[in-house]
Amino acid sequence: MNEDKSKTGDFLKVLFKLAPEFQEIFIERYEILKIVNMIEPVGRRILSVKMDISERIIRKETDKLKENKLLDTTLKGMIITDEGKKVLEEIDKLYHMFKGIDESEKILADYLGIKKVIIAPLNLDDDKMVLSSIGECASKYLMKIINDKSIIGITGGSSVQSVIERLNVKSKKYRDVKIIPTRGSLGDKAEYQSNTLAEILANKLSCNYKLLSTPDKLSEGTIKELQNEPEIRETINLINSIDTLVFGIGRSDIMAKRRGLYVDEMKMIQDKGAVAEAFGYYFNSLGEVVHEINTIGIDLHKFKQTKNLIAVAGGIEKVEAIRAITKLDSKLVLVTDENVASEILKDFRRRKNG
Amino acid sequence: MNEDKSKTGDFLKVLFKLAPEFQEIFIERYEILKIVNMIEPVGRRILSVKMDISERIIRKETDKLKENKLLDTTLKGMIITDEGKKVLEEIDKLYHMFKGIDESEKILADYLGIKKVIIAPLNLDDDKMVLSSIGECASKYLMKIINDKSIIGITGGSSVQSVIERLNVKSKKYRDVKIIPTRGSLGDKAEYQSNTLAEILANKLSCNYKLLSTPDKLSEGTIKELQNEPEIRETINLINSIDTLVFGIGRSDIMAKRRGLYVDEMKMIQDKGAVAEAFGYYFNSLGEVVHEINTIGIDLHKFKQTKNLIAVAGGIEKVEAIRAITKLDSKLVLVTDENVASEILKDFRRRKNG
DNA sequence: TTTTTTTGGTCTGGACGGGACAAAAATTGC
DNA sequence: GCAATTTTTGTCCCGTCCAGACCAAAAAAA
Repeated sequence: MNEDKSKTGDFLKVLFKLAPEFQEIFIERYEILKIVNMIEPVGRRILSVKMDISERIIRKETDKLKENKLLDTTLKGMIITDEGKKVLEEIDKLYHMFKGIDESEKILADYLGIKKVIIAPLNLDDDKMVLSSIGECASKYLMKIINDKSIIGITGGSSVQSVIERLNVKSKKYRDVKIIPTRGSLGDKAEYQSNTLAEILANKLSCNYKLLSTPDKLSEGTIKELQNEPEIRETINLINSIDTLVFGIGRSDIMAKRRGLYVDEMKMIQDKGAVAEAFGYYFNSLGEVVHEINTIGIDLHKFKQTKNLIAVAGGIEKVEAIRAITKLDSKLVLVTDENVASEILKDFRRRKNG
Repeated sequence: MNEDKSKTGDFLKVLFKLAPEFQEIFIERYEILKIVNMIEPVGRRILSVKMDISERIIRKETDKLKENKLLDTTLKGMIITDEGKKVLEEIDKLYHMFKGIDESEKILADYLGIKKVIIAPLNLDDDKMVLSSIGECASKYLMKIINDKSIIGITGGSSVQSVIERLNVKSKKYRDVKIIPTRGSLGDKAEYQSNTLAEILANKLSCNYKLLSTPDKLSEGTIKELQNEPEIRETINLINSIDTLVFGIGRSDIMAKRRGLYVDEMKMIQDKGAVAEAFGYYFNSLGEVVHEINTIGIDLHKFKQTKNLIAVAGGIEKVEAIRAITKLDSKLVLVTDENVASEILKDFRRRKNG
């Protein structure tokens, strides 16, 4: 199986040795297909800015793809044809093989000491596209591991939002699944709040969900009071029965700002060496808790008991935070992008060679 | 194993769906590499006539191949680099997969009811190149099946000559092998006579060989007399101990002319429905003997008792003759070219679909 | 209604490919 | 052994094709 794939990857490399010019075009067209598939209908101009390629080239390539019936044009923009989707699926595999993504995933999982690493394809500067690709991969993995009795916890944030958005549910067997938001409201955008995401996800799965109608940040006294409320109790019980958790990873400095911490509190957290934030905790680069937000949600103890832990995070600026989080639990599954992956791989190779 | 290969073939097809323009260039460069590897050193002009492509295009492609260090230029012409050879080996596999040659071989072997079919790559109009490719494949197969005690019989003809010429012997373990020419002199060119070929082959293998110093065509009386000669007796004994036979296939009409038959004898043979000639026999399209040349050599009885039967023949004009010969024995291994193979495959599909 | 997209058209400068030719070296013929 | 011929690589120029820029019409969105 493994040998099979690496073999094909080698064949591609040989093919490109015979014709190196084709390599970039191959990747270019793959990216076009991939992006059109993600945000169709889309026009030349938007594609050109997303890929940072001149519009004329985009035109040339899309014309070729249209000739080959992989793309179609509508009044609203270009869309991918059914055949295009089939080809894209296959090319996805080729792209993985060519870039050696499967091997990188294994090396990284081993190096980071976690269960699995999933590297989402697409190596663009456009963060939205990259995040969307991460979301697609994470959602596919999520659908693979959940069953009809799963209790799924999700946090807020754009990464998790992307997972939910890209989720493609085919069967209707998830009626008994429960979705639990593990954070309250995240301050700013409503579309990224865990409550909103839980609702959307539950709709896609046609299943039940709980809302966690508490603010993101509370005083200790309030928490104790709230914990006695019957409805909140129920939610807390549910949180403790979560078997699958999908969560985002943030840089401590940015997350602290977003949560509206006081300046001195922020400084205190920074002084303690915080680099990462996830599900209400701040961690230093060793993965140790340096600060905890008083709120209703999943706690670290429960986290470590949870069967499936899916961390979703991309963007080169989050590398430090991501590495910190990978130290939390060996059951972790990390879904990230090519850029982050190659950055960590670089580090791996540096250490290996001295 | 099989699934593995067909998978890779499919991947290639998908790749070419994404970029059909590359398909012909891929094949073009493959053919250039292949031909340079066969007849290096070689210049642009000869390549251009062999491939029936304008010299300017050859130049463009070879320049690219030189850039990629797959070809090198010398004063005598272009040669293939070591890396080029490595790449060519891999591309050979790709070409096989892309054209589905392995599957075709199996279908044909099954359809023709013989042990194995080997289809030599290269689909050119240039007969010499095609024959050379056939020779390469046949010689590789030959080296695979013989051991240090093999007794190899060979006939004359350009096909067998090509096998001998392309043979690449690496080890020195063939000292005890014996090479036996199974025909006398074939009339015209000395370089194609089985005696000459036996000598060259024996030199390559650093082994013993026998010469068969009798004319190709004899009267019955002479044969009986010769058979009493001690030296000839020995040769005949050796012929009867052959375990591997490499032989060419001819069209009966052409072979008859070459052997210098009388006009009425020729007409007689034609009237009996002869379409093929091999090792001194003429066969009709059902594979039945219609005429036999009086000579010293392998007889049909011994032929059918021989373990390894390797028929080497290419060229679309020989299809009928080849098909006749395949009916002789189910142990037969046929080495032929893409053109012949696709012609027989066409017939197979016609019968299959009604 | 205005604005923003979309696709498709067109023109231009420049690169690149293709054909003919030239020079050099090796091979062949005498 | 020398000359003629063939084969080689390399040069030059012209035509074609392609990327870039701009524009136009039309439709969706605001």
